[in-house]
Amino acid sequence: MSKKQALTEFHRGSILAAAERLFAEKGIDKTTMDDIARESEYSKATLYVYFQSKEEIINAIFLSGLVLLQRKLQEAIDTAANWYEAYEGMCAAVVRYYGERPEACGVLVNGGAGLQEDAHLDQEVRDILRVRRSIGQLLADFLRQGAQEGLIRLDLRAEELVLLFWSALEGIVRMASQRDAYLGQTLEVDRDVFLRHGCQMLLHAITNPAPAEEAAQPE
Amino acid sequence: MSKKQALTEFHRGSILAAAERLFAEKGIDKTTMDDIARESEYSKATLYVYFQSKEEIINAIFLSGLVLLQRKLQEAIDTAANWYEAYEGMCAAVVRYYGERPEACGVLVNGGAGLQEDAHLDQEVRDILRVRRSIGQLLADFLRQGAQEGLIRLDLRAEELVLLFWSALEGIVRMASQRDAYLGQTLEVDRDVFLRHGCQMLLHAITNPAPAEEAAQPE
Amino acid sequence: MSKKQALTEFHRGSILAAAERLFAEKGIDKTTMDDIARESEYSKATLYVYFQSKEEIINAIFLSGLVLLQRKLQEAIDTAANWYEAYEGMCAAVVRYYGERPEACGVLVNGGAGLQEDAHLDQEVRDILRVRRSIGQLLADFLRQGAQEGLIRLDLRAEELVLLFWSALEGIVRMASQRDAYLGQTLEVDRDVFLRHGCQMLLHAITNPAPAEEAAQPE
Amino acid sequence: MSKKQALTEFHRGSILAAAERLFAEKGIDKTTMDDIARESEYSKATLYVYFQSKEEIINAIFLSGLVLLQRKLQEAIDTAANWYEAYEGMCAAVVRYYGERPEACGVLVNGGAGLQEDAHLDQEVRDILRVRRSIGQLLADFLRQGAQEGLIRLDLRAEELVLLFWSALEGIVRMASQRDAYLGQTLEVDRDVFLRHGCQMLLHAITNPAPAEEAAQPE
DNA sequence: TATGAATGAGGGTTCATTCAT
DNA sequence: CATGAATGAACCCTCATTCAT
Repeated sequence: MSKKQALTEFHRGSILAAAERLFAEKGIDKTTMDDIARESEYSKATLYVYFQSKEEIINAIFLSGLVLLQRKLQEAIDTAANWYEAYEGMCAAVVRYYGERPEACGVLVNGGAGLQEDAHLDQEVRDILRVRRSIGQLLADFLRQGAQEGLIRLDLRAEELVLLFWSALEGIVRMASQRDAYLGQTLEVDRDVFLRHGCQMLLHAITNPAPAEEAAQPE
Repeated sequence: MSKKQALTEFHRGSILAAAERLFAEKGIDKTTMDDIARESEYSKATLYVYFQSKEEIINAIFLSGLVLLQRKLQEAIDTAANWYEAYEGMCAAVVRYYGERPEACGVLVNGGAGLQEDAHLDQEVRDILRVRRSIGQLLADFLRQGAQEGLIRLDLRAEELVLLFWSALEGIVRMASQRDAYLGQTLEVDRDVFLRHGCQMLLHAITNPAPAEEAAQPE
Repeated sequence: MSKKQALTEFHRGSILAAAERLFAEKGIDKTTMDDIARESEYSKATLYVYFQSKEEIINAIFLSGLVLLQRKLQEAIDTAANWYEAYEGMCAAVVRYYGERPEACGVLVNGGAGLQEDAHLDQEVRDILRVRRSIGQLLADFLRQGAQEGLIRLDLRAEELVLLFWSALEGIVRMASQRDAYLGQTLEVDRDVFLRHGCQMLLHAITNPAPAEEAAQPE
Repeated sequence: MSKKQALTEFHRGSILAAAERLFAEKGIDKTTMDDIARESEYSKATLYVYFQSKEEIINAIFLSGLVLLQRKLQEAIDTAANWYEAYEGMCAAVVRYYGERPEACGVLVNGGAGLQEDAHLDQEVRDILRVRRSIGQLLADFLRQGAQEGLIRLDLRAEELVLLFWSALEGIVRMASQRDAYLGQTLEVDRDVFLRHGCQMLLHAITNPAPAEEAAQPE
């Protein structure tokens, strides 16, 4: 019984992985169910055995990605020695996350493919929204913590700052994904370096310009 | 001859205006050529007299938008009394620009609908890239100017910082567009206020934390 | 302008004619849009230029058929010398009508493909229902006329009797259509003769068994 | 061996019962094999152990229904005190039969889903046809009996009259099923009353208008 | 025997694009 | 030049049926 569930989960996973690859490569809209079927090496009809619709596949990807991201963020916080280290870790998590899932850019921003249309959002969408809220909380708490330690200038409500910070970071990561070539050729900057610079820049955006402690800042 | 060209330009403009309205309203992908024909009050076939494809319409809109944005940015620089004022003006221009063209989000980032696919980019795409480069130059110069005045911390190459700054700003504006409802209801923050906060935050990200001059900062 | 309309009407007619042929041959459900496209010698996409959906094609056929039937019934009444002759003419009209449109069997019965589902019936469906009501009125008046002349035994409300009579007749015609072979081979009765017998039988079902006037009955 | 057969029969029965429920509820075409599997609590594949195809299920239902109907009709004849009572009983049986199996409407008319297409009808279809013939015989005999008693006007061959009568009745029952709402709301007639009226009307259609004996007619 | 799993073959519908006039 | 008309190519989704276990 558990074996069956495991198998089902395996197939769902294979399909999602294939879809994710294609979404990353060609974008969600331009990826067809036929594409996913071909890439996952199932028949198109089989896709519909494991998912009710393309929408469900999209949402499942968003959801699992979000859950993973949440875990990574929590881990970064838990394992870090201090606030700055945690900040670094979290940024790294986000960067890696979006690097692998460029199509997910915007989930935090628009809430799972603009689903607000339907008054009665289905369970999956509700889950997405819930996890997103949860991540927002996590980040807000993190910022408050930084503020308490006197590191962060919190002249706005933490929730608002989270949104600002997050969207800015997302913008940067998106740029890094989409203009990889430009970065390398024209700017002669490695993608990873570019992103590290971005995280540093955003750190400046929120840190208290406390002259003395500046030295403590990593790198 | 010149008259004919003018007429052609007029028709192209009408079509682009209609398309722009629709793109802003429903998004690019969900806007059909039928929609554009109806809105522009031309026949669908006529659209193909003035544009070779839907793609060309999209690119033309991106291009004209970019040109307009460039002008606005230049104006902001030219009319501002000092660097900070120029910064404010430029941010306002960007915000207004994206507010009216939510679909344009990403042009600066991905270069006209991800056209890198084709090895032989057509003229229009080349134009887009050129203007984009030009805007990048404008901003880089602006940052260098700020650095010379001692206002900006320029620990990266100006071109790279431009990219970082710009993508962050774009991310914020995008967020503001797409989660308007959330901002209002949950965060109780007006869109415009949110964006002003964003611009301020990004200003902190790049300014030199020069204690004495902080007072000179607007607002 | 009128020419254009005429042409449109022509194409719609061609498509409807093709659809009608196929519906009669294979039934509505088993007729695909591809079939209709092939039979009408238009491309499948062209079908959607002239009709919004398969449903609209079905309804258009029902509606035009019903309108035609109504006209034929009215003609039968208008041109008949007396009630019995009118009865004969009307039966003949119905028989011919269903003979050519076996798929229409049941329109009067179930109201255009069971459309009651949608609360907001569209114009076409409303038209169907209106014409159907109108035909019902026509028949009810006809029965009342027969009753006034002392020919018809009207021990029920005319409207109810209409429904009974009509559905019985429809049943008979349907049978005649579907078991053509059986009629000919086993029963050795021609379809037309069978139907004439049916109409006579139903006439007995509603006529007053007035002994004296029986002779006046046709045939 | 016999035990195994009994078991097989049991399973077939369960499946047929489930299918019948669904056919009555949603119609044959809109009932999927998945539906039947769910309702019968077998797996979909098991359905194919007991039936070769959906078609076979449909035919089995038609056949069993027809057999049942035959028995009911025979009972009505056997238990009735006189011809009129038998007529009443038979009508009631038919009405009840179709009321519970709206999907069966037409079996007698079109012979098991229009199977004449295949030159080599399979056993099941042959059975259906046989029972149908048998029922036809039953009814023809019944009519002849009525004629002998001087009640029925038999100016046609009994077999033809059976077909006429039967198809008319079927048409009425079908109407009653499909326009239940209309009957109640517009006509303010109960379904059962409507059907009783229908049976009476059809009785007039075939009875001899013998003035004196009219009083003997039930109700 | 019983079934979970898989699928081929369509179903209706959409849309960017072409072409004769 | 402007357009009405037509369409090929997809798109998402469904379902009766098969097959390995």
